[in-house]
Amino acid sequence: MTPQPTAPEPTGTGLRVDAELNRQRIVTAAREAFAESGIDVPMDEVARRAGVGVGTLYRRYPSRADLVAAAFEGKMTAYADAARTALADPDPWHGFCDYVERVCAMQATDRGFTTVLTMTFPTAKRFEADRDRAFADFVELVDRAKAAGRLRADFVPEDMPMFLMANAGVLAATADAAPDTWRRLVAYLIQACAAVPARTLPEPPSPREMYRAMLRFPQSAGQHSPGTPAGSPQA
Amino acid sequence: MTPQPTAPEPTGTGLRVDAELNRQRIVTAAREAFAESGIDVPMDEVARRAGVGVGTLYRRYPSRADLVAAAFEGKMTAYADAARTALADPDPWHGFCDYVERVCAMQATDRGFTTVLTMTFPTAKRFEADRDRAFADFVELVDRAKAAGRLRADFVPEDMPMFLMANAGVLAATADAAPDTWRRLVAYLIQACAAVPARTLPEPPSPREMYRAMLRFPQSAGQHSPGTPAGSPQA
DNA sequence: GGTGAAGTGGACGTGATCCTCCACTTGTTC
DNA sequence: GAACAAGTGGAGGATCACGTCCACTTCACC
Repeated sequence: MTPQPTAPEPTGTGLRVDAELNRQRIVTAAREAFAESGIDVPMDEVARRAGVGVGTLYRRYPSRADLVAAAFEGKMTAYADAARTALADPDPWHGFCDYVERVCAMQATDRGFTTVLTMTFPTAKRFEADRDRAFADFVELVDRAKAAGRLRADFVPEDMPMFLMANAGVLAATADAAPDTWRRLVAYLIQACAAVPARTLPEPPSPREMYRAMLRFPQSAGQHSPGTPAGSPQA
Repeated sequence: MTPQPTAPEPTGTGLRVDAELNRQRIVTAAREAFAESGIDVPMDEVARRAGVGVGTLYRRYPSRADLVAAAFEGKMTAYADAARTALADPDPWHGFCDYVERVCAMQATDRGFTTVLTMTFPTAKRFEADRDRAFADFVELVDRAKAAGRLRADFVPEDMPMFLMANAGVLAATADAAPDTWRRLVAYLIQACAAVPARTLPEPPSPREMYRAMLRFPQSAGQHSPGTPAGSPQA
């Protein structure tokens, strides 16, 4: 390999190679931390995971929003692609259902993305561009599904972010104790969108799981469990 | 000294009258603060509103859960009563729909209660007793609505807390920018519960409102002075 | 009024998180 | 390999919330 005297840019960022490596470490660490703990995870924690000092992190990403945008850029593109894919489905209704499920599933696998999908970041251009693209495609998907007579006529595209907010609420409460609950919510929602009823629901969470989902409040992680209320005997 | 010649007990709590007054001030302040800011509001803030010192607050309610239980005792009873009322409705399906809407509306008017309804507080006896009563009545309501052929057969009572979690998610995101959005979600959910389709949806939020709902993130992180809801850039 | 128990307030130690700042290290270039 | 710009880390000031502690105040009863 010949060190050419001009344009030493391995990745396009004008950074020194060691700095670029650190930047990548940071983004990777952020992705992991956000996925596990949500986008409110302490910046120090991200720095620690990345093996860099906080100073380095802050120089590269001055605000949390910057870091969030960088960490989820790829997922955001995948999100936009999902709408494009759904649009390619020959059956508009199937495409619609598939899309809603797929996006909600993306929320379910990443605590941070759950939140990101229900927020805008006006300063993150590319990020919001992907969101706009996804939305535009979704609008088209909605129109087609309506034209096919399968989607109720009074559905509006803004219902989708509302669904994502609802799903976020269920995920926030059940992710630990009954992690599949969201599937049932989504089935209900899709059901409600249909012009013609059908569809069976996924298995509901057990009463015990639901109890655990509702049993929050700090009190140091993983504690005792004395007498559980009626209906939820210890097995 | 336990034996006292007189029994000067104005309210049944064995407190000195001034102390009892302070206790009531605390509970009232907590109710207001929780309703506005959610149950995570700083304890100091509650004490400040009540016009007492934090020490006083902590002596009376050693943990946040204790204070929450005291603050929402009344609402919890109202919540349980709603189920009883619904059960009295001659039309089981109407009772069911009415109940779901009513409870979700209770969430919508109180940020704290929104959360409380999706949590258990095993140590707060009376509190959980009300919840159990509500649930038992709801189970009966469900059975009747199914028997009437109006509620889908695969609905399970645990779907109700799931709905509350979903509603909490929508409320958390939209309470400021599009405070009626939850009504539309609830209409969708009820729609999905029906064995026979019908019902029209409430007006959806406007695209602009939905944008504002998604526009969160601290950024202009100043202190939040009363009367200044986070301003959105795009006028 | 006097007395003691009950009650009070808020200063304070602790710990978490934010973000800045700058003395030091390292890569790059000549 | 020398010199300098680029990059680094983490100490530390600022802020915020928690929950305790105790010198002081107030009530209730005599």
